[in-house]
This record gives sequence, structure tokens and C-alpha cells, in this order.
Amino acid sequence: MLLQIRDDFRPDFIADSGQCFRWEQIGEKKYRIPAFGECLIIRQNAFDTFELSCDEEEYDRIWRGYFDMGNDYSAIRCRIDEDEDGFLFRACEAGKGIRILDQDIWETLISFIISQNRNIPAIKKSIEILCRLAGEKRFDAEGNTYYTFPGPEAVCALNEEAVAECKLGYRDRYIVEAAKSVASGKLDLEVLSGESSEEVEKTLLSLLGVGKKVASCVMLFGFHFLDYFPIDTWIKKVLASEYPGGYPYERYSPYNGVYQQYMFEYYRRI
DNA sequence: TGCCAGGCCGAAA
DNA sequence: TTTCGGCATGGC
Repeated sequence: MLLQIRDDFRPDFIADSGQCFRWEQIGEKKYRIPAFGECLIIRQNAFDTFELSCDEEEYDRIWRGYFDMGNDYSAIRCRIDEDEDGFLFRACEAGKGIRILDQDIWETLISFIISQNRNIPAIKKSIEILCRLAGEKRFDAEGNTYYTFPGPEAVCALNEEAVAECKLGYRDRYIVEAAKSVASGKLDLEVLSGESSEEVEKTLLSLLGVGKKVASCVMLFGFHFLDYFPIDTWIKKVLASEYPGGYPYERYSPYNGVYQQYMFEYYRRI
């Protein structure tokens, strides 16, 4: 199907934004996106026209929500005043096209546990190995194979050698413990997603290997609480250099997480 | 080669 | 409550 979007949708920006780790560029302005057990191929034709490998039913069922098409990112950007906050204004301008994906919570949880203290290429590699070892083999719209993100039972079923193959280092027991919690029903992510943000954060922080930063990322990129503001090594640098007097969280609520993402990409790029 | 990476844990102070 | 060493491994 064809999709027309005026503004604020740049798959190339989203692919490298550090919120998703499985997007794969397979051609000029063409990406393969596995999510929710499906796989979308998206290609940009003109500046505002995209060709999608799915039909409208699948788009409405999965991808519209995944891309967060219900939010107006142009309006979110326009809340920033150039004179009041020049740095964030420039970050928003440069990052026009970034969106906060509404991703599978389980996948986001495991991905960000894996992400700690590692750079993005290394994170992608580990996740890809995990998917190959424990995910289901399927075919995309062009007939090429891909692997789904493994569910908690599949992760639990991995033996020690297989886990070691993922090169997770000390993080391997973290994902095994998380998988056990979810597979046993002790942690029900479906039920949790109906709770308040405070309750969700408290539960996430109780998991082994989940601290403030990882919890914030899962809140923002998985539970889609757009006001959560993950502070990693990059954002620490931003806060130190651009906001020595403190960051105005209240002014930018309830979209602190969106602005954080603009700043993250902008600062990494410059 | 050495430093850094979308940090967290556990012990010590 | 805050501080700090240790941690597995890969990317650059």
C-alpha cells in the first residue's frame, strides 16, 4: 500500500535512533522492520510518499500504532521557542522526522537490559544472535528469511551455551531472570501496561539488571509514557554542557521523552 | 592499544 | 543516602 505523510516521518532517522535495534536498511531509503511477529518493508518514494509491504488491514492493526501516527510531532516540536531554548530548538529542527515508536514491551525490556554499558552496534549484534537462536524463522514480503523476537518461554529454553553465544557478558543472567519472571506469570506485562506510570516504574526497578536508565527507556519506548526522560552517558553530557543551571522538565511536560530523543540524536551527530 | 558504550550491583562510608 | 569499584564484551 502507499502511505502519504506530510512531515515528521523519517525512517532513516528512526532506524539509528537507539530506540529500536532490529531495523535493517536493505536498499536506498528502504528498510526492513520486524515487530510484533510481523515484518514490514518500507520504501520512501517521494519526500512524502512511502511504499509499504502490508495491506491497509495490517497497517491499521500494527504499524499505524507502532509508528505512533496518532501523535502530532510537528506540534510537539513547535512548542519549543528558539529564543528560550536555542539548543533544543536546533535539535528539534535537525531531528524533524523522529518519532517515538510504540514497541512491544517484552522486546523493549529485554533489548534495553542488553543495552546497558554498550554501544548501539554491539547491542544490535547481540539481539540479532538472540533472535536467530530463539526466534521463529519466517519470510518477509520479498521472500527473504527473518527471525521473530523470541518470547519469554523461548528465552527460558536456551541452554547456557546458547546464551553465551549472544555475547551478553554479565547481562546474560539478567535476561534469563526476566524471562523466568514473565514465563512463570510472576510478572504480567499485559496487566502492568494498564497500571499507572509510577506503578510500572516501581515494578521495572524491582527486576534484576534494571536501574533508573533502563527503566526509563522501557517506559518511553515500550510503555509509551512520553514524559519519561532517560539519562544515559550522552544525555549527561548534554545536561552538563547545555543546561548547567538545570533542565526545565516541567516546562516540557508531558513530552520530556520526545525532546530527550531529539537531543540524543542531535548531540550524537555533532 | 586504550577508552568508551542508551549502567547496574553490592559493599562501604 | 550517596559513593565507588567491578563487571564482560565489542566498537572505534
